[in-house]
Amino acid sequence: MKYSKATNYALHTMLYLVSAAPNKPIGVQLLAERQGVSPTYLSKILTKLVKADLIESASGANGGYRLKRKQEEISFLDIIHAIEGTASLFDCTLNHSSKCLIQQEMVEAERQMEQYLQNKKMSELAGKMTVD
Amino acid sequence: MKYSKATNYALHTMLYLVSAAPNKPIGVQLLAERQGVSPTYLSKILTKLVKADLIESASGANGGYRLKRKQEEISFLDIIHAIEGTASLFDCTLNHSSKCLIQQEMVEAERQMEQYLQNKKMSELAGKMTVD
DNA sequence: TCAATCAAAGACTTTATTAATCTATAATAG
DNA sequence: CTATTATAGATTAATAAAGTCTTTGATTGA
Repeated sequence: MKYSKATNYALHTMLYLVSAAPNKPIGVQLLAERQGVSPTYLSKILTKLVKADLIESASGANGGYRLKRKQEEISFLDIIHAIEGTASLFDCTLNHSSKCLIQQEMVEAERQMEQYLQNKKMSELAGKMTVD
Repeated sequence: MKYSKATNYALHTMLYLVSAAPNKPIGVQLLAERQGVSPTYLSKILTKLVKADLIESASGANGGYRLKRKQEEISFLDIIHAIEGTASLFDCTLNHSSKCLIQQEMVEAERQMEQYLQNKKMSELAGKMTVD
């Protein structure tokens, strides 16, 4: 079990947008270059962030992406959910008689992790930033 | 990102072994049947649990698997690590100048989940069990 | 209006991982 | 010695992740 690379790209892009000037949009070209990934691929990832209402996009010359919410209103979990989806990490596919005890514990464990990620906002990292 | 089915089979098998008589080994045949999975496949999974010292195996007639440790000394995390490995869920593959802040937070979040799973012992579930 | 610029979308390919099977080998009880 | 049971390795099949290519649509500015 691993987080996808797409999640890594999304998190880094968001962190970059947070640290950038908030008014001028930044093109995928530049964002992709910084991370060593192809623009078309990153573009697909960013579209998910747009649909999740974390960033907004502008077409045409001088277009690009910029934050849609305030730094302190964007959590790690928001970004991760936008990319990975919100389904539970664990599904018991067996058909038991009763509700699966194992499933219940696994879900609760996951909740612990998500709680941490939800409390971790972009604003918190922005301060600690150096170059990237 | 999903836990593998193998992890589900491993957890259920362990829970069954916990609830079974501790002295007579149980064959993979029976264990596999209960979960609707092929014996050879389950066997591979159980071999990992053997190598992790959670259960022990006996070949030959009347052989099979049984717990190697006490219920209260086997955690969810032990089982999960045996199957999924112990590598971090998140790897930042970008080559930054500095240590990756994102990585640090992701690792900490994971630690929250693992802490819960480590404290959750087989003995705790054994009491709540009904049929499976 | 036209050309340049940029995002969105869909089809497609490649690669990696997970899930599962098959077959052969080794150990052990009776 | 034979039936039973675990272990190991090779192999295949299925699914998911990663990435490319090409077309379409929106927007700006000359």
